[in-house]
Amino acid sequence: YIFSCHLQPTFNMPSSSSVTGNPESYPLSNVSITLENMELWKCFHDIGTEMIITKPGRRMFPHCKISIAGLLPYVKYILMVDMVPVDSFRYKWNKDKWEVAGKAEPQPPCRSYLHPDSPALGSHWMKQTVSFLKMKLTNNTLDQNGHLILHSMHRYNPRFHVVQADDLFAMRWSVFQIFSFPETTFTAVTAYQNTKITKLKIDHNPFAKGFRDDGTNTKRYSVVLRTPCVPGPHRCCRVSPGPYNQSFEDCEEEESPRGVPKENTAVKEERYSPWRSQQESAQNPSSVSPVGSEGQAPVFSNEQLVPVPASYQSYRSQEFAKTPSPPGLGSGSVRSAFQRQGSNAAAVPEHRTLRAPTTMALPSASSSHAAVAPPPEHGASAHVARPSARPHPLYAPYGSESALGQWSGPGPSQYPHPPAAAAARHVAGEYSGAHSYTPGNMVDWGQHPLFSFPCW
DNA sequence: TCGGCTACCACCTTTGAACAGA
DNA sequence: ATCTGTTCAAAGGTGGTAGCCG
Repeated sequence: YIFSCHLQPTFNMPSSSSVTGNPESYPLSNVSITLENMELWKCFHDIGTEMIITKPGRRMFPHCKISIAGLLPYVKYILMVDMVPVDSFRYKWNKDKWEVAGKAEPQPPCRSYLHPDSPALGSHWMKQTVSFLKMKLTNNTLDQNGHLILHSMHRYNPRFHVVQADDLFAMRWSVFQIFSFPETTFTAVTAYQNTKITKLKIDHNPFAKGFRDDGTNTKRYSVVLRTPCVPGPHRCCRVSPGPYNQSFEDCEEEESPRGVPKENTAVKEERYSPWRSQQESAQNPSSVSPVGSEGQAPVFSNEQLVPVPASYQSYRSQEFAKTPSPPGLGSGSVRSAFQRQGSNAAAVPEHRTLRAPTTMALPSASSSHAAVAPPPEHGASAHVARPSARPHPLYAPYGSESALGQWSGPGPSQYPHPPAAAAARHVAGEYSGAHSYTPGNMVDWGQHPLFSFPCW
């Protein structure tokens, strides 16, 4: 589950050294990220991961834990996570599957979770796994705690940002890369919809031990118990009381029954995926999907696909099509193993020279829940279509768009459209003049700060 | 009427301070 | 005086559920 980036300095931007004068500026190259608890994520992904969001903020489970390799030991990096809408739909849970319930709501204020260790040397990040355990999700658009704001009943995918920068300020013009894993896609909910997800959470989350059916819990558990786990070859669904680690091991053990290749198992599992029906619907002209009739073929067989999220699909399609399979992994595993969003990471031949302002106040970053405005490239998807056409995301100011528009592309791209049209729109408009950056223009910087720091 | 959201609950883990012993 | 290990209470993370709200 490792995907390595082999990159040139990524953006049409000045190198760090050219801006800061820091001699220790190197391109991010050969950086690889591993999702540590991939198997657990897969367990959830196969069913359709849901993440509870609450007003005070709720942690993710499974939580994002990665290990990084390929960093330069004595260069400082910043690690961030943000959440990208997977598509432009709102969903509802209908009996036993997710259905499209309409268009997505306008995106809430966009934030990124800054790892509390940031900035730190590459050696620090590489010496152990990097956990985003304390990252919290909320549905409170007025949240003052720096949590990531999401909409309930919408689907998101976490993205990991590796930024070479000595500090938050330098991050603005630093080289960085973005990684994401399809397995970490989830639906934000205020209450669990799929009882199978509830059961998985209870089985694997140590904080939910009290709800386990191991004879020790005194709580009502009838609803979950009445819903047997996915039958047949589905892995990782049996109750395995005990510590989280133990459960996780059990999970892995069950993943590949003796004599059954993992790949085959995965293929079978898909049958039970709640998103499977959506995928099939997407190919069916009578689909419930708003864009189902547009005939977008499913791109991947063992991933849970939403009903033809046009831009996202095309993005994934291209990404995986170009991604060589890591050795030793079956094709199915490979595809779902890793995903780097090429938009940011794609090579751009050269850096533009640019002089940075020497004085620019930054808010204090004392909070461990530091929330910063993410690179304005959310909306995900389409950016990948033509990565090389994009400027450095950090350099693309929000332009005249409202703050709430930071996650999405310009107006029309907010909602689904045929892939070709989507791609064309993004290529033609999203990163064109509307977002152009004016080097050295302090007024622009003031008007389009990289860090909105809504909560600091 | 219904689906989504919130507050509250009991149960559990985690964390860190206080303490004892080496 | 310092370090290490243990204990314990507080803090905080869970899902369940009833009731509210649009």
